Amino acid sequence: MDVLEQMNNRESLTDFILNVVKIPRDDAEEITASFHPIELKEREFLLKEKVVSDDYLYLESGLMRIFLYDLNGEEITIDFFTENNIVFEITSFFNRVPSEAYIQAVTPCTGYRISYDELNAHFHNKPAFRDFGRAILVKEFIASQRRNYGMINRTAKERYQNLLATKPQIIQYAPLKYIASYLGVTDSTLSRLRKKV
Amino acid sequence: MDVLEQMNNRESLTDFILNVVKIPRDDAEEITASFHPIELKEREFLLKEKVVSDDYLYLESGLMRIFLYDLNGEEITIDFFTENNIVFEITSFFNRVPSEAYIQAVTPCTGYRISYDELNAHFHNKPAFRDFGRAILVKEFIASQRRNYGMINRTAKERYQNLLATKPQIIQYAPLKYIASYLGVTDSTLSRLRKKV
DNA sequence: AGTATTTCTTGCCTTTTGTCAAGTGATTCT
DNA sequence: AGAATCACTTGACAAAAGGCAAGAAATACT
Repeated sequence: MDVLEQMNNRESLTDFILNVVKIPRDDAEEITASFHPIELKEREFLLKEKVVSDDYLYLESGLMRIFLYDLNGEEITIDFFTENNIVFEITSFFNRVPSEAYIQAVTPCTGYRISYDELNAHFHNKPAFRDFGRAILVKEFIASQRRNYGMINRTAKERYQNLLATKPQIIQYAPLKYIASYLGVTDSTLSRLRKKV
Repeated sequence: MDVLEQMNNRESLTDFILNVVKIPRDDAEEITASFHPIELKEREFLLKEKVVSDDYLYLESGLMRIFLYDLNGEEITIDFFTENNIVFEITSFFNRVPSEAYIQAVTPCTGYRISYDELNAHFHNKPAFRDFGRAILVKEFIASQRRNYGMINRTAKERYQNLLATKPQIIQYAPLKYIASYLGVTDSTLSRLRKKV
């Protein structure tokens, strides 16, 4: 990867930042510069259970998921992350406690990461980073609430159709069982649903 | 209400802050001092649809709910707020856009509020306030995720039992129909469930 | 290429939840 | 107090979703 391509890639993060918070481009570029490139192979883990997360990741390309094991030892996919989004396990990362969840690449992924200490230092020193940090928390919080609202008071079929309409990449790249637990249905039910739709 | 009682009340907010973030007591008291007392009668609204929210509220006593109308014009209670928690509609408050939701007192409520401009000024000027602000966002974000996880992959009966175990005040004070839409079931189903449990 | 494993589909039957409608009980309003 | 409204319960039936097991299809392994 040559220098030009490297810069091109980084621009996607700068654009993402500018989209999330109204700050001067120079400030956005400074934030971008504090991230470090990272690549993940298919099925590789960004985070495992019992480890304190130290990755705040901008996912440039690829699909990831966060999952955990329920009381019956079943894998439950809690969320998917699509490209051009921030990926982190908030409890472990911000509260500095061991994770109960795994974050895994569903497809090969590329992106840029920053550690907790780095993020925190910038958060206190740079007003623009502060605004960015808060904007991301607000954005993801809202997304989580939306997801709540979209799951409750909807049938499995409606939930599936909604996912298909809003995040088709997930349907396309993730195996059925990941999607089933994410939607809160059994594999059989999801298999039947998608035949009908 | 005399001065001593006033101070006593305020102490609950200071204690709440100290519980959420590790800062010196003096800083917590300074944050507390920037809030203003507020009271709400039963069924009174803190926020209505189409208004830009300007309340970031510490709920000292009482029970509140946030709800909206779905596509069929049905009231859906999205969340309840119990005492000793922060109450706000994140989308409207932080993004300065008209609210789609209503926030209403289910029982008489008391608490302390701060406006967006006030909060924002402190967020940028006072490091302790900054940490507090972020800690609240993180805390509430985690609560939202927990709720997601607790709703999906659980039967209505399990969801009800979980609510009963974790927030009995809600079962006690909120009418059945609020709880039903919150749990994502019909009134009839909830009525049958609670007879069994 | 052939075997093993995982992933997905399908059939049969059960359980859960919803729909609609009627009825009881409680609360509010004048 | 009486009427009106609201909150909750219950019954009969329908629809949605799950459990289990068998088999087909795809993928991984050697």
